[in-house]
Amino acid sequence: MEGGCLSPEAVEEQRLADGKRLSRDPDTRSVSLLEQKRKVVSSSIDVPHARRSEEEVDMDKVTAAMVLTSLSTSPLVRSPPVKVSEALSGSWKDNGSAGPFTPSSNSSSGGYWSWSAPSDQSNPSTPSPPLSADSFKPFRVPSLGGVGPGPAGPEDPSLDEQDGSSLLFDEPIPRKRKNSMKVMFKCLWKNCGKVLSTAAGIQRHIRTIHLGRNCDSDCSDGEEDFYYTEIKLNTDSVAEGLSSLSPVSPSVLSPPPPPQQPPDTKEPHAGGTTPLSRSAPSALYLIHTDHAYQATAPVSIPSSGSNLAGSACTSFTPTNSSSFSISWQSPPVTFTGNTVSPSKSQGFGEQRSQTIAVLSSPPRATTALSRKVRGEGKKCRKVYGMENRDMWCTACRWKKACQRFTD
DNA sequence: GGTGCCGGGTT
DNA sequence: AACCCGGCACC
Repeated sequence: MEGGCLSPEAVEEQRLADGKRLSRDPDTRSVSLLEQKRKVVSSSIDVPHARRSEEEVDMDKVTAAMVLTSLSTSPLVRSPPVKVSEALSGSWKDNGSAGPFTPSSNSSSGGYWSWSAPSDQSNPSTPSPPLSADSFKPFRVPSLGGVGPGPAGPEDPSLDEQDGSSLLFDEPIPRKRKNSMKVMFKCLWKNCGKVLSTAAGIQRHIRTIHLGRNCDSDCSDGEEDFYYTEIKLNTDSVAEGLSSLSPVSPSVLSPPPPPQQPPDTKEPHAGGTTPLSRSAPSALYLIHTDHAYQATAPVSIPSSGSNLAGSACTSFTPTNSSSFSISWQSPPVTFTGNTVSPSKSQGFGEQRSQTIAVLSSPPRATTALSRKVRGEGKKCRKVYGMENRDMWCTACRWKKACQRFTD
């Protein structure tokens, strides 16, 4: 109880003490190592530099070398960046870190965490991180190609969605970009998918191979531009993922290639088949917003959901939506119910109620009608006569509508 | 007046 | 639910 009451102060003191201790004991190898790693990993955490000596500088070099070495040799190279960004954005839930960790413990263990943790949930073969990375990757390309506000948005939401704050929105991206970003150019021609490292190269490829033009780039009318897209590669893993998913990215970006639509629908499937129920949906969600944005000019999903649904409904029915893409399906379904009443949705509501009325009215009419127009055919009474009343159907016996000779 | 059956009551 | 019946609309 006491601890609980005093916790704020106590914790504060503890932290301070810890911090001092850390800074005070540069001799403790492990600690300083961790510190170094932390530096490597993140610059956001302030580390006391009070005693920066030559020794320490050397340490820097050594640890840096170590880190670099392990980075270059370890196959896990890919994971750390992702992990780190995630860690920074505060979404550690994937790691299953049950407890609230103090900054110190986090930072100290963090260095190793990212190395050991990946094996459990995010080993290279496991779709989780790569997938999410992939899933927003394609979107960013299109968004870069066309729509303005998009670029940052689509990429993060998976992360963003996890911690539910838009503050971290921008954080990871720059970091990722900082990390080895390589721009490649991918041919979008059907069944081609050639990837070249230079725009000129890809243009030439398209011009000669697909467009059948032998002339130089001089006579190019720029048509090639439509047939390739720019893809940015971060690491091997991403590159791999991209190469497999790349058909997707063109879908949004460039109109010409026929495969445009299929890949689009494909992707959600890919996401859906993934064992990860968590990251995949988020990716889908991204898709939705993205598409929504492109299709109409919505405001924000929650509030404008009705709007969106309304417009969507006016333009096509839910069943039709499936033909467009999955992304459309859920919004209408989700929101139509809650619709509050923008003009359009109101109209829709009216329509709906009308149809309902129409549906419900017929019965009345028929009943009224049936009441008036009594069945013409002979009933039990007439058929069997009063004498054989026991042969009547029960309904007739009870003076109810005959069940045996229905009209 | 005969017939079909709804609405309502009784068991 | 099963059974009964008053009463109405229709033929």
